[in-house]
Amino acid sequence: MFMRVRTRVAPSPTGAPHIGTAYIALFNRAFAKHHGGQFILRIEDTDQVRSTPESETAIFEALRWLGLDWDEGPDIGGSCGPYRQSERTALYREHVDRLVTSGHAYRCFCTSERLAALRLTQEANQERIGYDGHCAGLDAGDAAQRVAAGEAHVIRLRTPQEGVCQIADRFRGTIEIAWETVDDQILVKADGFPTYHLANVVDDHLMEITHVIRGEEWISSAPKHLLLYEAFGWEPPVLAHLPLLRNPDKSKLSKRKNPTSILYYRQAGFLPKALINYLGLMAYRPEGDLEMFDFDTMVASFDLDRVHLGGPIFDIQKLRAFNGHYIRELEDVDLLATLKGWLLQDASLLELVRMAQPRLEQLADFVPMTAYLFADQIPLDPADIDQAGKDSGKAAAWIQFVQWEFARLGDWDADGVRDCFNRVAEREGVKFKLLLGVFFRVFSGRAVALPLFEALVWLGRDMTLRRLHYAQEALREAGLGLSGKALKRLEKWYQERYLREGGEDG
RNA sequence: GCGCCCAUCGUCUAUCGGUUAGGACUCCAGGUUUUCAUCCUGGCAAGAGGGGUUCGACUCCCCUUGGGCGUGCCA
Repeated sequence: MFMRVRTRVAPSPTGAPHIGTAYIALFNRAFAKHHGGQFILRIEDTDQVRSTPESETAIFEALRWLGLDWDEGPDIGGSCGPYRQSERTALYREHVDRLVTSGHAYRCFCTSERLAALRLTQEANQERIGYDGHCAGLDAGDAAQRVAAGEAHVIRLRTPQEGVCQIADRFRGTIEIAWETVDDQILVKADGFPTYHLANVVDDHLMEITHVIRGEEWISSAPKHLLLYEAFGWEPPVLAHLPLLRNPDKSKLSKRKNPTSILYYRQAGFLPKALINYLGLMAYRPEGDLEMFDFDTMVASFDLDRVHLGGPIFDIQKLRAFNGHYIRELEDVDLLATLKGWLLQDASLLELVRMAQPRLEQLADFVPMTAYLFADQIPLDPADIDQAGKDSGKAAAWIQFVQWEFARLGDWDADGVRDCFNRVAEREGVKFKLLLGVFFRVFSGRAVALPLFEALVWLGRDMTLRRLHYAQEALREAGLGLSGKALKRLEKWYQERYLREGGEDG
């Protein structure tokens, strides 16, 4: 019988939409489309603490911008909905109950303190880190009673003590992992929400996903997933683990070392076509060793056998070259339209006009006055930035604090931005004006510019964070930056001074 | 530490036992262009090391080395 191909991408809505999500989505969509199947978007918001609706919206926006549209998803529905895991909790509850009844899972009452202590001794004795099965042998009746009494607990997967799990990886063939190295994974957290492992398996089955193409970071938890399929009596999908995108230093792509937000790439003026083309070159080469291609071309000959397993380094330099190629390929009128759709649209220009108007003496002042807001990287004078902080080294530290503050700021608006600066000024005991002096230079390259908070709101969080990063880089290159040691110290300081005494600032 | 994955120019990759190991980005040189950019031409640059298997290994196997990921009530 012909099986309809269904793939999915399942990002969690925490933070900015990640370039790695686009990479995984691209391969899943290309594979599904090649086989005339469906590509599904599922939001994995089972982490109640970190998931935000803003982030979810940003994911929609980012993937749509790239043209990676989905056939079924939270915003457009579909026959296997809902597509947001937080709306499927009853489903998970129901399924995990079956597991507890059948003995494939058990309730665990261990406190996080006990778990922490356990880990400590395991580390000290150089033993394998993992749950010791303390609650695995609990009598089911007793456990039910404790639950009824309201005792906090989680539900764990009961993994085999011996034997070997064979994972059929589409790219690597059979991978063998000994069961003794697989932990009794938590399936349901104390808050009643499922963990990724449970929700993922239940959803992939219920949504009739046939091929799970995901990052290779998941290989080691594949045994747990396979065990779940078996426990439910379901046939597992085909598993295909793509190599991870890397930083230039070969580590897993991270925002500390690279811009990872898709929205950054949009604002920095990359074209979706270029980004898709470049991403399609990561770990992959289409038929005929083709280098420049669009999504449809990729789909036409898409073949998982052409995936290369070495972890590709995401090289912005090459992306830029590709982007330049696509810009040149545009008709002039189309480029103009693209430019207008980018940041030269009335709505965004109007905001700049409002900021500039009180400061304008000639119309000719407008473009020079606002130019720095359209750039990605602007020329910076690290010595000037450092001096603006009065004591050398202060500027770099303040920038770091502001980076952390911005990263955890909720709504990106002028008040929120101001509060961040206020907090830093207060905690560091520095005059607000002096502190801002540093940041005018960081963002505009000058001591005087448009009103800072409004300008940053206009710039957007991703670009703002990027600018902060550029400033740190410039300072470091000039020998005025933070050493690794200093950074560690600041981190501790930040945790103590900023995170622990929340709420006392207005 | 333990488990797993990976390994061709600096980077992305082609090669599916026999090639002068090819292309792209970067860099360098030359040409076109009032400058610059574009564009064109050329150049630098690679099979981690050691064992096997084979008439023959970048290609298959093993070991070593290197890198990565995992080891969360995160995904």
